[in-house]
Amino acid sequence: MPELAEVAYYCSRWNPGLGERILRVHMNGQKRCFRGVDASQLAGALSGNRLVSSHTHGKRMLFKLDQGLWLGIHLGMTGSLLMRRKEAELEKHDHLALETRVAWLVFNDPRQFGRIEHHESKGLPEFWRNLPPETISERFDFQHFRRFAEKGAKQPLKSALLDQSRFPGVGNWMADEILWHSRIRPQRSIATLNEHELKDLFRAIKRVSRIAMKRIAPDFSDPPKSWLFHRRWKAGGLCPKTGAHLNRDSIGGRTTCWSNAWQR
DNA sequence: ATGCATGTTACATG
DNA sequence: ACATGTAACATGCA
Repeated sequence: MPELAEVAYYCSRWNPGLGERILRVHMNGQKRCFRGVDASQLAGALSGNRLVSSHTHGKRMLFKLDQGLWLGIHLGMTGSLLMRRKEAELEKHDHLALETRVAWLVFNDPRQFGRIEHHESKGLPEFWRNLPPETISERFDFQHFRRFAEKGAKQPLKSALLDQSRFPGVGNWMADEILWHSRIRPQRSIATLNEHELKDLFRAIKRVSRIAMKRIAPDFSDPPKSWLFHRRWKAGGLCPKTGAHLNRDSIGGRTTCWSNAWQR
């Protein structure tokens, strides 16, 4: 599930643990989520450490601890962060759980496409400072967008929007939503857009990102009723604007939903 | 049982 | 070198 605003929501689920010491670490280091990290080393670094703050960027999360330790988390397709009462039993897919005074801070991920990272650095890790601007950031302005859009100008817009190096945080439903708001079909490419359409696309990226953050990030509320979001999941949905049946196809290997009559 | 899934990446192909 | 397409990952659900 997790895209931009959902990631921000899950990140905030660990807020009650900020400032707390980690009393115990439960870690299932054999799981795929730990690929590339030395799990026992990470567990050692976490034990007795203190959670200081949390950050998100697109679909990525970064937790700052004391002694220059940084815990990176990507939720993949089915990951989530949650808290469990201290006396609660941990569950099957709780691959990482940090016990604090107040609760267990849990990373749960059935499909294990998510990822845990271990970084050590005095200040913000280098890679984090070099990430491209988020769509909600002021730095992501029309000039930046136009320049960035030129990379992969011939690929379908649907695929272009899913490129995390250009549109961090945009995932499958957000890309469909953005194109529906832009009234542009997902098969089109940047190269075919006129100046007017390019502006429409830019505005839709900003608008969908901003409203998603406002509605979803604080408490996982639904996006506005008028959005494609509510109709796109299963075949047979109707376009909120035209009332006509929505179209579905696989574009760039991802299920894509659009409205032929509404989008050109 | 079969097919599909809100993500990423390695590999194959043109 | 580049761009695009597909398989793979591991599990649950309709």
